[in-house]
Amino acid sequence: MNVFADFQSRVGAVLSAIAASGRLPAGLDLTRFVVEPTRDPAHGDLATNAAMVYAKEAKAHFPNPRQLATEIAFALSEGEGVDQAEVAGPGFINIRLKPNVFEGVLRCALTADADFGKPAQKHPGKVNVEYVSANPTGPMHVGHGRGAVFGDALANLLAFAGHPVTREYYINDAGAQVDVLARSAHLRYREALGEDIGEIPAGLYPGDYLKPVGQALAKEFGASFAQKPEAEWLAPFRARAIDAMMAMIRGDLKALKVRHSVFFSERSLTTGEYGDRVGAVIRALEGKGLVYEGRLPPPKGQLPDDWEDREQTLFRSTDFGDDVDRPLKKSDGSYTYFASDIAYHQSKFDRGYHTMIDVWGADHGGYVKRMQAAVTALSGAKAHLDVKLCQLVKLVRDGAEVKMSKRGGTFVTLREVVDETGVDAARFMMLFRKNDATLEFDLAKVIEQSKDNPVFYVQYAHARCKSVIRQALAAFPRIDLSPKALAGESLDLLDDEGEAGLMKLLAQFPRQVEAAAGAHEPHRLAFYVHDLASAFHSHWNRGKDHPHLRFVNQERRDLSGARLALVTCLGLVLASGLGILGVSAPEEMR
RNA sequence: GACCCCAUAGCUCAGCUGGAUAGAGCAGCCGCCUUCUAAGCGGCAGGCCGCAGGUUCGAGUCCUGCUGGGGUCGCCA
Repeated sequence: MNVFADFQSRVGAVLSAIAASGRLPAGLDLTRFVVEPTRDPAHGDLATNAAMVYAKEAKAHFPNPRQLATEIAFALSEGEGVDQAEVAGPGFINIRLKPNVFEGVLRCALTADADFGKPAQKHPGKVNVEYVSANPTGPMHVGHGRGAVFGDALANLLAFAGHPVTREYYINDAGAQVDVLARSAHLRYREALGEDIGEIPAGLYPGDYLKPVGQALAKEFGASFAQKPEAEWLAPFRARAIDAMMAMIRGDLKALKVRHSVFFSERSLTTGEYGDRVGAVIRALEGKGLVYEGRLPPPKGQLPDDWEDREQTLFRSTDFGDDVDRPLKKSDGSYTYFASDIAYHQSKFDRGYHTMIDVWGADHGGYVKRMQAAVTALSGAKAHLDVKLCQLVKLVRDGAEVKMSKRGGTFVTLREVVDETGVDAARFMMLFRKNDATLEFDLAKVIEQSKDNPVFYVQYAHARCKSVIRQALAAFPRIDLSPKALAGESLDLLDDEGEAGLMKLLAQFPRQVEAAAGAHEPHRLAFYVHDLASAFHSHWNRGKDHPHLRFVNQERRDLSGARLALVTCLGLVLASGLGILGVSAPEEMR
């Protein structure tokens, strides 16, 4: 039950009725106005700006917005559950609801249990969320972790909001970097065979994490490839090294509780059962007149040292708002990463996804326009790609930023950070921020188990709910505390201001889910559960000075029942919210 | 030179797709543990929302131009 959606349609119905009477134009876009919680409780429970939004269209019959607002307010005030609807300011309509509306929400929430907050009907459109897609050449770092957690939480959120969601990882196993990986592995292989390899040459991956790969290769192949030319061992070494790297990355992801349902290999685009799909997509775009042989102007300002002007195969991304056309083939005729990525997104489209979300690091910002251009082109504008860029993570230890350098040995892996902070804290902190703002990840603060730390603050609120319930069981050994039974309690006894505030906040959960899912912004849920936790802690503490406000009251079985319904619902929504974020909701904090 | 992101309290950040008097948490100051867990709560103080224009009944939010910080710019993915 979503009271905001309910009133959105009620207001819409009133507007339609006025339109039917000829005093508003037909075919109004009813998504333009909003019904939202009031900021000031004195304004009632809900407010809508509908009269102001349609002021222009209404001008002929309603010279000013307040007149339209008056008519809408009158119609709304007749509706069920409405205590009063009045016009305020320039044309707001403030609605005060009868208390039984929130009792109804609470009852619904308890009945729905873990399904509370999900929309009434599922969305038909399936969504593809691609995230992480770190190169299989080494362990993940903290920046990857942010994108991973963001994508995972976003996928959880969309699934909760009723979308069929596919969680996808694109394995970049086709470019030059995996050949470098294979050569690096070959070096470690020779090392494992007892050879002194000395310093790792520049251009190869120096990390120790390749030593076990070399040992495994030595065990499998013996010395047979030690002195052989690269052509003989490159392919098998590459395949095994990639597998080993992906196993490591999957381990890193598991440590962060990040899940994927599909791992899509870039290499399969050219070598798989469907043949050369990159070539096919280029030909398809060619057929649409979007591919040509041409020359690109050199970048202005700093010219690359090895710049040479030459003709290459280009995609007309400028037709779709990009700054310049983008190359599809390298000088040696092989495909660019962009070309592969077009084929990959073609595959998503072919698999029926018209909504695609890619989660990338900030360093890929320059690729957004061209990729969106490509998706528009290949789908004939039928598919939409939203790219969520996660800005950089600034890792702070002891008040100073940790500069990442693979060579300098100050490279901090994601796994090290997660081992230090715990999954819950790491995930929550990464989600307690907009994706497009840089994230300061202060290890000391993330680990701190105190009120400074929002993770524990929210988890404590959940644990406190459970604690109250344990107390209740001690006080009323025979009470049925299942949500469904609690829904039958006398909820009209919840007449305290703090209790009413909590119920109103709980009623916002479905709206928060809908808004966060619609905007692809999981952080909104993190802030919502934090707000909810804050309101709960606050109310709980009022029970110190005012014992009659405590949830459990031995003398009042009926009142306790109603309050336990409230606290159970709080626990339920906190658990749902934390669940979407992928953070555990503990029974107790000890 | 171009493109993308950011700029809100001393610090770290929200601000619900344009609404009413801009909000939290730290840090500072003053209070609250004989209590359903003090990992908590209440209060005080703290603001030219980077600057300048524009659109609008109404702008922290949208547009333009600046300033400052970060990211990126053919044959790396």
